[in-house]
Amino acid sequence: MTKSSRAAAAAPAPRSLDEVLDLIRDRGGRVTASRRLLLEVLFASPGHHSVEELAKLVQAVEPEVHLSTIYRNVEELERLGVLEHSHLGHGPATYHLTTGAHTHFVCEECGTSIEAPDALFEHLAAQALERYDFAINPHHFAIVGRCASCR
Amino acid sequence: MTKSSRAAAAAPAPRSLDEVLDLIRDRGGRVTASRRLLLEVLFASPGHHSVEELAKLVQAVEPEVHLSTIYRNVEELERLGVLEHSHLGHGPATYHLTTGAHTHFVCEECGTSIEAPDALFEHLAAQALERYDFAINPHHFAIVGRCASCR
DNA sequence: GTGCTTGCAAACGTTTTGCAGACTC
DNA sequence: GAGTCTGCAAAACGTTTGCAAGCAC
Repeated sequence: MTKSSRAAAAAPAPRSLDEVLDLIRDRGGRVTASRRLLLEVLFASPGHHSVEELAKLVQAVEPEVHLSTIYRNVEELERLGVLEHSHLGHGPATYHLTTGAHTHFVCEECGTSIEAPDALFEHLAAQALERYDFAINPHHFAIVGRCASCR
Repeated sequence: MTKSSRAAAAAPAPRSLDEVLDLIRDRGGRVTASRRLLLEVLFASPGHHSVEELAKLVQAVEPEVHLSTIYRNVEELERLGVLEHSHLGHGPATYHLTTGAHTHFVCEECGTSIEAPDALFEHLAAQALERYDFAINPHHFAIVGRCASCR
């Protein structure tokens, strides 16, 4: 698979917290306490988190921060290319830093999620493009199946 | 994490309306007006439909049928292997008859959905199994990307 | 008659929105 | 001071559930 041609901005690589804050200021946004805190949490535990989980982490430090604020910030950060969300199954979407695109294999039995590099999808991507004129971007939805221990 | 007790059953091939009615009776279910009507609708327009769409189609004939009845019947029919649902993007799940398994390519721009045969995924499936010990079942979630006209 | 199925209403979990006040720049 | 961002409450959305009445067998 080629470049992850995601929506808008030619997705810049991952970055540091400070770089993100600059990015926010650059496009006219304000660096507020809850925004900075959310980013600290994200950089501190860069896995997949639902909005609810992120809220819990943020609220452990600053209980005042409201769930809807997390939703709005997460949306904003996604617009900036800092975050991505994926649907790893039923239930809430999960957000993660855009560090090296990867796809998720999620076990439909136990929910375990395995990350796989884009390279694995090169063949499928080529075929999809050739035969269906379709440019895949598998990051957004997980590929479901069964993991080794559930078979 | 919701327990997806579904699956298991070595999904029998598609069938006629009457076969499905027999199947329902076989396992002790009753053939009711709304159930038969839902099946008629499904066999008459065998595409992908959200529950809401199915309800509209059913209610065009029998307005009394309640949305929750469709939900319950669709769930039951999935248990019987007659239907499958997939998540083609954000928004509601879509149901379709289990006619020959296929995977969906969904354009994240215009929402168009393209059906692709399983054969296309053989290579990926083999790789996933070999390298990650993961048995993929891509039918449940769509592969997103951009279609020809949106690029 | 038994017990599966229905309509209804109400609740659910996730996400979005309108608003007045608070804050960043 | 202008304009962005926040907390809150409420609603929107798709889906599930408890219940009493209704229907298939």
